[in-house]
Amino acid sequence: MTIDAIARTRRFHRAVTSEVGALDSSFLGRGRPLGPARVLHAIGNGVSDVAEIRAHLKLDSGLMSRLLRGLEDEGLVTVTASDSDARRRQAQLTPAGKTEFAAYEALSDAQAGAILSRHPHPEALLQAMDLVATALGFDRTAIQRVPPSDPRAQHCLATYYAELAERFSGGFDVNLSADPEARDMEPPRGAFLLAVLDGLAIGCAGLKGTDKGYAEVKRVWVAPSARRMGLADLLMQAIEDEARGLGIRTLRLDTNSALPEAVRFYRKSGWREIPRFNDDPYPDVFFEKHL
Amino acid sequence: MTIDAIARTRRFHRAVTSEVGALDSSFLGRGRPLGPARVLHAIGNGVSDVAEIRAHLKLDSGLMSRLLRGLEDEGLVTVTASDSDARRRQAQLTPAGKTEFAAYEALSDAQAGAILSRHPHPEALLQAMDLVATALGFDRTAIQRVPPSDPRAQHCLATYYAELAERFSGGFDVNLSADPEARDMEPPRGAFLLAVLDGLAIGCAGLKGTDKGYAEVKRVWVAPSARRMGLADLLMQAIEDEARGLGIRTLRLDTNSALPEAVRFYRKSGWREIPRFNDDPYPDVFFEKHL
DNA sequence: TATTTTTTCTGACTTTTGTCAATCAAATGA
DNA sequence: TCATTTGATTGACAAAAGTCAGAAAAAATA
Repeated sequence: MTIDAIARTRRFHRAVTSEVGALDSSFLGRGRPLGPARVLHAIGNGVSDVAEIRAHLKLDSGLMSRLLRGLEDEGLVTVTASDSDARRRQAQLTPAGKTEFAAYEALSDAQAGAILSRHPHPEALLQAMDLVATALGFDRTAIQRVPPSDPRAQHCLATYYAELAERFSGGFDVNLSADPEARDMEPPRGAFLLAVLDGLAIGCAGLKGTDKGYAEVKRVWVAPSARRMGLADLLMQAIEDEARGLGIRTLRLDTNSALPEAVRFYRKSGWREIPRFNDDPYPDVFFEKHL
Repeated sequence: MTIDAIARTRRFHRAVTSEVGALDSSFLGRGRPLGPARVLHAIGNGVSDVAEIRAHLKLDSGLMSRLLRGLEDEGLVTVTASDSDARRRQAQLTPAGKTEFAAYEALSDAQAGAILSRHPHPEALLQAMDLVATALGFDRTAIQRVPPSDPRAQHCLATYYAELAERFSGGFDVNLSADPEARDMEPPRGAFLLAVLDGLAIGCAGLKGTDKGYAEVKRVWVAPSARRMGLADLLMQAIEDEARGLGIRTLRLDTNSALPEAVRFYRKSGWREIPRFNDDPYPDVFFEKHL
């Protein structure tokens, strides 16, 4: 690693450290130390299991217990025994707790808004922040099966289509393409997979069942901030696992030579180029893979 | 500000917060609380004036005094009275302090290296980190006069030339251009200005004195991470101030239509297009401004 | 059923960080 | 020169955060 790269990384670190400190001080403004505020924040975000909060915030069990009781005394949370295991305890916000949580959320939102609004070109800043956030947390990426109607899936697809429209010289209209019926991408005929990192979908891939003796891989997309990280490999691996689970033995896909990185990716991932197998107007490169 | 933009910013914030926490924990591994470690770090970075450290770390004077004495007792720093004002005190590292400081530096470097090395495309990550760091700290940008031989100035110029070589269809060779003698860009004939943020030069501009009744503005460059922030305005304002200070009444500059954003910038900054005034092979657009 | 393990709670600490007022020495300004 | 201001130190606290061992209750296991 070059000296310059390290220095730039550390400069970045200094910059965000002072930003983090600024948010912490604004939290202090609500008259509560950071400890209880962090616990309240975790509960508000849906982490109700006390042991889970403890693991997440790396707190000693004694300290956790006291912080929780403090919040109970303030009337912000109630703690009840878990149904399945009466030793474990579940914390939830009272109405007053929800109000207080909302106030912290407003502070966070205000800070985020302030960062963005003092930048003359927020979209560039957002893209840079996405890239950094994805790089730092990439190991936590989870691949999950969702219905194609999931709003996050729809968001991925919309972004994907917009990108195709930009890269194809004649634009792209999804209605001219063979738009798969949603149920072809759901079990038992197929599947739709989402790569999710910290609540944000950073990639997707669809497996579309057909009656022609093969299934099609469709809508493979990776967010710009997550490219070159090997996410496409993860997604395709998961798609192949799904296909095997559904008893599918042959996969086909089509793509376009205007997307050379995609063509290159399939070539080196064990796909074999085959002749055109549909009359879709957009693709001009066709692949097949036997599982 | 859209909901989505706020959510992305907060996701970024969460990602870097855990990274910051990881570095703090690694600092704790040296058996010293964060307070003294931060003071040691500040002194090691050349902030020797105690009042300055105090302001920088936002510490109470009593706490600061105790932290310093703790470091003195450990034999890591010595504190002496300032020459100019015997009330103020200067802290410096002992040899043992330098060793300890180096250990902290190694931890920081290791963490920075780890972030970079687990990314398959570090340069993209670095550029994103630069953009974020510049956006967060832009207000702290300082414009300072340096000799053109300053290594930071040389670094800016090298990057500038590389960029020109990429954008000019026939490439760019600075030796074919009228390479100004260094002394033409130093007082009393001219000046060379650097925009510096957190130790990194993010832009430059040169004022080159001539004997022809005008001075030339040369080498106006803004780092990609700082573009669209209005830095060129700041630099040009500073250049004009320098020129006025040197008794210069007329400024000229040349640029190239392959740099449309530069041409646009000068047009809207009160520069008037004039006919070619030199035989430099690269420029094809010429401007003049009276102060 | 008896024993062990897990989860939380409590009491009794310590360490770290932050605050405030009093004091002292040096510098500043009238 | 003498009062005032400034920068650092000190004592006396207080709040916040972290640690640890024991106890109680529930669950898991033998």
